[in-house]
Amino acid sequence: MAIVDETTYRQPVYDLVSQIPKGKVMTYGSIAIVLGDGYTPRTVGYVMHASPDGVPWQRVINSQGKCSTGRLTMPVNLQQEMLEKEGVEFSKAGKCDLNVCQWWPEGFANDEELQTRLFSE
DNA sequence: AACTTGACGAGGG
DNA sequence: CCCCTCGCCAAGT
Repeated sequence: MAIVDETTYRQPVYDLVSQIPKGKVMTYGSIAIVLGDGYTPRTVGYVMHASPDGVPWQRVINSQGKCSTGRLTMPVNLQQEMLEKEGVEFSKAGKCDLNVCQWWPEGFANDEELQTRLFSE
């Protein structure tokens, strides 16, 4: 039988991140928007730092289009390098164009009006 | 149970 | 472009 433990909160995050296609990325804030209800960029980040194997954590970056993982166990360059291998282009400043590489699940769009609507519901 | 921390985000200087 | 402040909420101490 399935062991439903305290990972209930984190599972939806890993599930969503696992759906991000190769060569695309999402921001912590976007994930919080999609999951809604109790999720914030802060907590999404907290969940991601403990992501298990199999989750493409490198496809999650901050809203500035930069990698923020340098603070813990790995050099920040590694994440960017992994994304570049997948086809994501970064500027010299280490930023990628979110208008090009950001991905949204079905039912969502990379559209300001939709995001505004989500917030106001 | 209270306090602190943190793969964040927006706004201001 | 860099730095700081505040809001956010789960987890760790």
